[in-house]
Amino acid sequence: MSVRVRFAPSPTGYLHVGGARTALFNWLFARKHGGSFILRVEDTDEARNTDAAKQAIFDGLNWLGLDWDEGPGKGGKHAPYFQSERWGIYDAWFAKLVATGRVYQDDGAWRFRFERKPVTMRDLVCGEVTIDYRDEANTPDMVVKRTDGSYVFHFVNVVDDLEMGITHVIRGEDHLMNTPKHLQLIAALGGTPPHYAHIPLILNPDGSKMSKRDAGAAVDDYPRQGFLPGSVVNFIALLGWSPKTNEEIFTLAELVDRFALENVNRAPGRFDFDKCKWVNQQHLMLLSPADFTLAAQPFVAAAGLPVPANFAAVMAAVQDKVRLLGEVPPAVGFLLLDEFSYDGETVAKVRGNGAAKELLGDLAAGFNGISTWSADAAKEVLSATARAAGAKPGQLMFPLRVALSGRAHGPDLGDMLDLLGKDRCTARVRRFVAML
RNA sequence: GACCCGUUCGUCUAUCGGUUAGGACUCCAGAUUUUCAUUCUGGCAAGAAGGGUUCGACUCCCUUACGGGUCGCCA
Repeated sequence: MSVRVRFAPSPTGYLHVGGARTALFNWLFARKHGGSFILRVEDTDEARNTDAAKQAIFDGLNWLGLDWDEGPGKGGKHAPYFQSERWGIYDAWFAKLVATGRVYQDDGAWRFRFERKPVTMRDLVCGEVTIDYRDEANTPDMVVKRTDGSYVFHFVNVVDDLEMGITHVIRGEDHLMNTPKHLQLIAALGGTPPHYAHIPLILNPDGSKMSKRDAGAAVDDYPRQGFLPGSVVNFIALLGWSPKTNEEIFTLAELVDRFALENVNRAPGRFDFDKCKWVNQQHLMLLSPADFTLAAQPFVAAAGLPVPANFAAVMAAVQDKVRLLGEVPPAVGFLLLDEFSYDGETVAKVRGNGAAKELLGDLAAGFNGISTWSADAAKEVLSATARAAGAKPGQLMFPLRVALSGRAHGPDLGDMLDLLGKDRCTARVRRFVAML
């Protein structure tokens, strides 16, 4: 019997990292076992559902690379995959439930009568958990059909899992206490329950519950900032799951290979944005120069910067220095345009070096005299200029960096010299000298 | 409040009774880069508390504390 798992989001907002990780674990489990990953949209709450939210879910999953085998846009033998289109199915199952005598009317709504006994479940992550249903105050009979005739989550969720032949339900821990309810419903309906695995929730850095507004919460924010989908998948996989080795950087395919529900942790994890960015940097460095250039180009264009002939060389100069693609434009702006801003604090630092102005003046003259420009030739001139004034070459390098880029941090000085060329370097040093 | 799950460096984690408790992020230091960053090396930093069980406990059990979850005609 092959594995069938599902991701069943409710389209009431943007795709959340917690939801994305639930989807990821389901997807990994399906791929690992050669099973099917089903996307089912639980849009029964018409008042709160929006088309934009549905689209955000599809976009988010697509961006992350989590393709579904059955679901919206894909079809499948259990279509439709929107709960709002499955009323007939629910009516039929509800009739079945009524026939068992386990539901009764209450204020126009229908409640399911729980069996008053301890209910034990075997969770693939949490182990054996028993909830005592003799405590009626804690487990009141649940409404399955509302006064307005619509069905509540518990009922449609269970019916669809049964209908769609779901074998493993992998979901957030917030559903753990719902599971005995679902088990009782399934038993009443004469169905076979799936296996359950409840994964721990993702919290904010301060331990509070992560909401949509918190940094890192919305999946659609990641592409905007310049994360690679593989980085995000890698990072959220590590939040709550461990390969049990010291390795941390994985491709999607490697995650499929390593993933196992037994290695999912039970304690909730906190979201560490710094580490997420570090993971992205690792993935960025693994990209071929051509792929990095391709990935970075939209960010450069969006920043209004030109894309010159030596663009690939410019990208190569910063590939291993950025953590996000969004950091690329500010890092290369001075290489693509002659007009750029100078960082005040950094310029002040150069001014503090009394000899810098004169040395840079000499350097500009030296640059101008170079017949065949190259980074090495420019560095030789720099060394000679410094020594002639009784200074060390190193003392001139930082001022030169600032003269060329306006900032303290950036690519290797040699790369800058190469990329900018003789005329630009000379002109920029002269312009900077005038500023001092 | 009741019920459920959980608790190893600040954070993510390894450890399935015997380890100097390992790795990573962050931070700090040194080295390299004739420059800043990158990189490399090193360092700081942990078993919530108290009881048991055991020759021996981070690991098993109990209690307490703390954190999270659930108790809807939301999903």
